[in-house]
Amino acid sequence: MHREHTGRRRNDAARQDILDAAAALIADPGGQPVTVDAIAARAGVGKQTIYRWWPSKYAVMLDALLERARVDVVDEGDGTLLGDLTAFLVSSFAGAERPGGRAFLSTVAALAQTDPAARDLLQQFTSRRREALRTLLQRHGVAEPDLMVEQAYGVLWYRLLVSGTPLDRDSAERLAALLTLQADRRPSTVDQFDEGARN
Amino acid sequence: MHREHTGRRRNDAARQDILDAAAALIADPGGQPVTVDAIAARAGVGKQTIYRWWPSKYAVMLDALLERARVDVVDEGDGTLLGDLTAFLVSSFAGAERPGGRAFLSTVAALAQTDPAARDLLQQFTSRRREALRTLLQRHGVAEPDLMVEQAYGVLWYRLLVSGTPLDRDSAERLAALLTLQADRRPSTVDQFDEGARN
Amino acid sequence: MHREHTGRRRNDAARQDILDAAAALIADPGGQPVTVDAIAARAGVGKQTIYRWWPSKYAVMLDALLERARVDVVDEGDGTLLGDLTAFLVSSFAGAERPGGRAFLSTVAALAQTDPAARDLLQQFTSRRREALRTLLQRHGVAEPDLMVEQAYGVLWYRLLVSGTPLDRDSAERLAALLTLQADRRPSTVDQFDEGARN
Amino acid sequence: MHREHTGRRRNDAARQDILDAAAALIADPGGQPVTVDAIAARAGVGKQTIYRWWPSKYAVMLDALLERARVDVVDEGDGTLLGDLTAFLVSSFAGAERPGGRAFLSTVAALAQTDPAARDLLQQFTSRRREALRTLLQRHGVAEPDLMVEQAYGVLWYRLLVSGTPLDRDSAERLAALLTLQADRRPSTVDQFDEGARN
DNA sequence: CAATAAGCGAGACGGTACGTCTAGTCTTATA
DNA sequence: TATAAGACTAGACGTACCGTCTCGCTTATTG
Repeated sequence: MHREHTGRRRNDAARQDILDAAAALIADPGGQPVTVDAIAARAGVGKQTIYRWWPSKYAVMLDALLERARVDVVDEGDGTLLGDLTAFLVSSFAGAERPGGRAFLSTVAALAQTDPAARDLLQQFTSRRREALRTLLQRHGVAEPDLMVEQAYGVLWYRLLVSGTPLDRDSAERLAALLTLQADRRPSTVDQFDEGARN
Repeated sequence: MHREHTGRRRNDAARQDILDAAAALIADPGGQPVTVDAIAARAGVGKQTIYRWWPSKYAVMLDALLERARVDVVDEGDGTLLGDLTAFLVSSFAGAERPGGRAFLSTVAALAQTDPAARDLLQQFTSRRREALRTLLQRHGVAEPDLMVEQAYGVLWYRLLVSGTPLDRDSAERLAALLTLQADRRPSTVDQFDEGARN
Repeated sequence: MHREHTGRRRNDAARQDILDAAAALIADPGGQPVTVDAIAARAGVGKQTIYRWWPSKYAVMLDALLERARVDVVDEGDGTLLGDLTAFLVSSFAGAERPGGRAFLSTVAALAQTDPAARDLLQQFTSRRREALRTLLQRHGVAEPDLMVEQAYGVLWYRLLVSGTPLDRDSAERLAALLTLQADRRPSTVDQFDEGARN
Repeated sequence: MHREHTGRRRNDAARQDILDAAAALIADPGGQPVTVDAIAARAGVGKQTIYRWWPSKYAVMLDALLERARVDVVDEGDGTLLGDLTAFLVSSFAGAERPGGRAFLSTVAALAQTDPAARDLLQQFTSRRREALRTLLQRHGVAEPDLMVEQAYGVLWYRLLVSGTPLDRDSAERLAALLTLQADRRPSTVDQFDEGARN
């Protein structure tokens, strides 16, 4: 591996190599724990170059994870709530199930439980998709968009972190259908009737 | 701290002291990472006494966490789906928000991402409440009880692990209401057709 | 290599192995600088065991050097000043030229220029022989024993540290002869004349 | 600090600043080890400017030390061996005791134990004075000039590197007297008488 | 007078060693 | 004979320093 020196300017190729190495080791640690020395060695970089730019091993790992999350998924439905929601959830579930995806997301979530910086970064990179979903729901006049977002992503993270159940397409579709049921009731006359019945 | 020697029999007081020490350090690590030496010192115990009974640090931590989770919550509603679900979720949310609760649950979840034993134990102690909710839902003839369980616990864990939002009573009630909406649709003709198809 | 554990007591076998390893690496570094990791590896010891008992790499090296210096040389002459002095210097020179000796002595002297602890230890282990020589000289009624000691050891260290000249037996004998000349003159009239001239 | 650029010619002011900085840091390291970065910073110079002109840190330090040693001491006695020798040793001792002198000499000697280049340079700058002394002794017909040179410089370096004793004027005078005693005996009839007595 | 060449301050870089910390194992001494 | 005490091996962590490299600037020399 050869990399051009950039003199007194930060070497972005080295930065990228470090993040790539970290990502590769997180995705497939090969039995070994992810080590700074291992990252440095795989990136062909001195350890100090890592510590010059990141405050700790976890910061590097998070950055690597973030980098990976930047791949944006565009998902368009058919304009109905059910169609849009289904498209969104299917693509979200699929995104988490890409190769290495579970390892990445569960690692970052585990880090976030301990490291405040990790917590911030986790928030930051979840918020983008969360906002997208919220906007989608609001476009359709859903009454409790926030709680519905939490249910949707709740299922996703629950499977990732707690139950380990696969995030398959069928689940996404069924979840979309259920959430649509919640939403459909609100603006219609039926909903008002229902609410009346509930009180 | 003084503890009676029990000779050649396993000293259960020591066992309890160890779990208490671990629990205390997990609940409030005071900036320091939770260390075996710290647990041993706080429990007034030799390290070997810990390793005699638990295979690893994580096992001790998990045991301490489990101990805490054993406090069972009984929650009875008014017999309607909405009432029972609300009672269940309110008590679940409240349980997670007991002092030290967030720290416990997020710690055990973080451990589970790495340690297979932790994963098993996490499953084991989540499954009890999960089953309770499932039974509740089935008693009310809900169509997709599994997915609804995941939605409910998804919101709980999502707030614990990802967003950090508080698990307040109001959220529990609103969530119960939304989930009830999903379920209420079931007796429609489409639903019945659907159910028929499934059976 | 196998070494018995000694439980909660310091393992003296490990101590010895560490010192031996350090000594071996100092005597023949094989091109590589003497490293704590290398010492630990060669001794079959964790690094922490070194740092538990010595404050720094140099402390270990010095201790290893001291250990080596403890080999006492007994040197008896024929009872005349020349004979005793010759025996003493020949054995001292020979001692410094034992295998690894130059490396040992020059290393410790180099360390002493920087490290206060090294300075103390160097003093300590030179003082024994220095005192022996001083006693020898006083037994023969030499007038300036201290300055003669410094000349004798001066030549030894000068060759070790500055010129690199070998400390051969012939030089020791000639040096003894010269120093004897200094001493012999003392009671003579010429000396008294000389002293008078100096004042 | 401002220094004129000299364009594509070597900047001798920078050279001098580097040597001065090195000398100052050697003379008073202030607890810190002497570092290339520290030298560069104190000299207001980029590190590359140091490495462009010297092959290693030790080369810079030695150059700084040499620079300082270039101050030549002229020492003339009264033409007798005792007088000339006294003058020479007194001035040599005084030279070593100039401010910063001990730090300089002990540093260079320590370096010489490790670095071959340092060894060469140490030889080189000691040889000048050593030769001067040798010439002086030969002029007076001394029999073992080489060994006497070593005795004289041996005492000097021994005090510098090993014992730390001050190199005061009185010691120099007494050493000169002792060495004169050695020398006086050789060419005279008294010496022959003595030698006969010794055998 | 433009083009080129080299020295320079700055500081990032690869590499190596340091000294610290923790996990988990082992033995002694205590009660 | 189970326990506390704590030394032990192993190995990762984050820091320090060396010597190399390039950038962007400045000045002297060349065409």
